[in-house]
Amino acid sequence: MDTTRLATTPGVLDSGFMEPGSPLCETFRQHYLFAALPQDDFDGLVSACSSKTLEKGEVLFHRGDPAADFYFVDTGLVELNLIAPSGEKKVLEVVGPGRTFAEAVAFMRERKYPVTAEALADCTLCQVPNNAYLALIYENPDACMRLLSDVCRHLHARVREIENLTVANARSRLASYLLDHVVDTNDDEATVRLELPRHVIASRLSIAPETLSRLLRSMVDEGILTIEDRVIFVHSLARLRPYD
Amino acid sequence: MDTTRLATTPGVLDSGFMEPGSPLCETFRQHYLFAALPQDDFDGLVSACSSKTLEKGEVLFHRGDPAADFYFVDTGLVELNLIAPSGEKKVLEVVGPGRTFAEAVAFMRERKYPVTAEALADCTLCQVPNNAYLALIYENPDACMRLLSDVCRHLHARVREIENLTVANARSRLASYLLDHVVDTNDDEATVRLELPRHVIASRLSIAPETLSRLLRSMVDEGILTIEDRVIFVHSLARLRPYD
DNA sequence: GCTTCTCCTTGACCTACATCAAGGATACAG
DNA sequence: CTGTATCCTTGATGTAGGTCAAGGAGAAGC
Repeated sequence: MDTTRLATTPGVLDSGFMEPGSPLCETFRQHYLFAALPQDDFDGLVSACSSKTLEKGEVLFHRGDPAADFYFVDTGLVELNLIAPSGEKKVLEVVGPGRTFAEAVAFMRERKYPVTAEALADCTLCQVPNNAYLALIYENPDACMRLLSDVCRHLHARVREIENLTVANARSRLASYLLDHVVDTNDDEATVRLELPRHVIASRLSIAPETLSRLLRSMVDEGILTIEDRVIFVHSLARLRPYD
Repeated sequence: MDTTRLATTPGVLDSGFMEPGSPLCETFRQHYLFAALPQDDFDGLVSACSSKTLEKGEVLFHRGDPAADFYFVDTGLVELNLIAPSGEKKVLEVVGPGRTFAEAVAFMRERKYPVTAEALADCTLCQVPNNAYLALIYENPDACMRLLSDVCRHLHARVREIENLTVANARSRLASYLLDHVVDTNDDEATVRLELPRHVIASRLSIAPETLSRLLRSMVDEGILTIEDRVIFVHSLARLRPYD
């Protein structure tokens, strides 16, 4: 499974996949949650980490599983979702390269993942043991503040999501989503790239895929945008925004 | 406004409302967020706090206001809500005596309240300056861990709320709410007290008041429960739970 | 006693969105 | 070239829950 281990330098155990100076180690180092750590502590943490690869469709952990680690995404996409007893699935968030997920779980009384994590594409992840990180945080007020700020950011994002679900309708949610994924803009026009399959976006927005399709269609009919596969050209941000 | 100030002992300035040994001071001391603080730090914090009273219907802060303080509820009820441009209101949470609110705001990059706080009844609050608390947290790993855990608890609650809104329907949400507010239970029966006006509960559940009324009615018709004003007798938890 | 609140219920109606079912379109395997 | 995936669109139809409008019941004020 862990073919990268073959590159391990002698004497370095689990962290062979993340040799000092490697690109992975650099992006890891610069992540918000680790940037405030002294070099020694960081090195210690790295040696406690291990690599993890996932194939598309593979589940990393299920909701309710005991949570001993959190993760940093090197490559690929990980979907965090909720699955109802009825089988319905709601995509909470999709996490891409350079970001971490499940870091907040370490601090809950019940150390269980509250969501399921599933690979949307082949992934390489860095697995960080909660306890190793927690020990550093305990000694490191600056890093601790950053973690607090990180968790609060998540919290705020969830509040905004609740707001979207309750006071906005499907069309507004789609408009917000499009505005959040603008890759290029000038004046009243913009280009949006949909990085995810439609059905994932639909679930993210809590609508049926059919509804997503119809909403996009109606926006095209109204001349607000044109669609070319996964790229959307917004012709009038002004007419898209009101729904936001 | 601040009549309690009259009781201030000479030499103690803002914290006169919370004299050492007073019941308020005791409950405050025992709160999750403060229990881990050394006595000196706690005393310092108390002297930085001030009291605040609100009349029913009064707004403490609006969403978007700059946030310099968080609050501890001594008496009364505070509603945290989101208000849409359209005027629609969604009640996120109702906070009662012995609990704090807005403590997570101190750690967001934009130090603005993400919600509006409104008194549902006459209230007495203790206002805690973010900076004073933050300084203590910085020196106090144990207290910091508690704050982290507190914020993560909030985060988890919001995730569960999103789940309720997306994978559950109105009836399930009501069932969960009732099960969460059981005051007394034996075997398959239970008593539930609705502490809030119906329209507040409806908003909390993201349904129209009319729908709440109809759902309760249909549960009565099905023999699952009987209603006497604000007290609900559940005759069959077994038949209520499936919706949960 | 009436008036006027507020709070809740009930009925009639409506609509946003889901569900069900049936095709395209594109890509890959054989 | 043909089968069979996956992914998306489109149409027909259904329904949960919202909206509008009209009371009823209790509390508070005059």
